[in-house]
Amino acid sequence: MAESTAATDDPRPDLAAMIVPLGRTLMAAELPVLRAHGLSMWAYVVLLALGEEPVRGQSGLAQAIGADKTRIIGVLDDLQERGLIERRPDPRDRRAHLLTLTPEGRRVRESAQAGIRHREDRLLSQLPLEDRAAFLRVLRALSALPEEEIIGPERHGSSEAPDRT
Amino acid sequence: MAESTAATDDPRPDLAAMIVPLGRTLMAAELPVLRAHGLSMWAYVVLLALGEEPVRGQSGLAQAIGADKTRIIGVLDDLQERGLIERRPDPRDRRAHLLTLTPEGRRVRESAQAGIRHREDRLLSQLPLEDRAAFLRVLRALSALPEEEIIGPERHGSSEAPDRT
DNA sequence: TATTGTTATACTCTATAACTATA
DNA sequence: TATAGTTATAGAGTATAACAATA
Repeated sequence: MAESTAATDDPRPDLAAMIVPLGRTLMAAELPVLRAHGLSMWAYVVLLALGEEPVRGQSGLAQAIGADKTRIIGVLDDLQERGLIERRPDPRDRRAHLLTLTPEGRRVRESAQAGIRHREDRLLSQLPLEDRAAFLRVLRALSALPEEEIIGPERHGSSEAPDRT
Repeated sequence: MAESTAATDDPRPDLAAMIVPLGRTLMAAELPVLRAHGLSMWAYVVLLALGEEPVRGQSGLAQAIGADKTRIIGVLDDLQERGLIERRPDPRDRRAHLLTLTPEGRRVRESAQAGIRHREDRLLSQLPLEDRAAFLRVLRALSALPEEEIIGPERHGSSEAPDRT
């Protein structure tokens, strides 16, 4: 019982075992670019999320980028102080905040993103053309999937040896 | 000045912005399987790293899996207590430890990996066949690259606005 | 009372420094 | 003295709980 699952071809490494370290390395590669723009990783993610139209509510924004709502408060404070975003109470419900990118914020975001894109393109350019296209296609597809689709159903709850953490 | 960088086709999301969350989700998908085997993420990584032949030295092992040497001590303690690995001083230099997988350890590793592989295959099976192959090919290629290759040269040291973190 | 944002607190993960034993 | 492993400590990063303002 070694080559169990039939159709699947070869003993490849686990997906996560390849993807997680790769993601870490890509983040490390981005860091110098971000620092050159005075941005933290979270600040950059916030700038990306504040696309073209304003966002209503910090909680929503936090959730959209996979952060805790308390996590991004300092980030927003800083971005606001530096004039990259505007944060004002929504006149229709003064509890919520309306978040918008300032022109300067847009400029910084685009500049940072261009730098990052440039590095990534250099990396991708080492790949065969068709592989590159397929890779990006799959990546977009998997990124677009809702989490539950990937995490999937709890097949058997907790029937097997739940010993340690 | 919108479609600046010429040859590059479309405005794709940043690689890291797709890969990092995907990695997180894949890890979350693995967790139930690992817990069913009483394994933490690090414990599983250790079992994977202790492939067929013994490993000499915990520091080397730690470095190989991208962890601090102090990070894995508790993990090894636990695995040893449960009889999944053996840890004994190297007779030729009693400071270093010889780490080997026990038969039970191998069994657990293979069972866990099979579970993980199964979930991943289910995910990959949703992709077009050629895309899937290309995706895995690229993933393996990028994973195999040395970090420096991806992080690359510090293009311009620190010439631009190094304001905040 | 419920909700948004904020602050204060605690918890988890990880790395650094100090120690023991071998060499 | 130098190195492998261990322990104790401190530092990020993150989440939880309590609070103030608005609805």
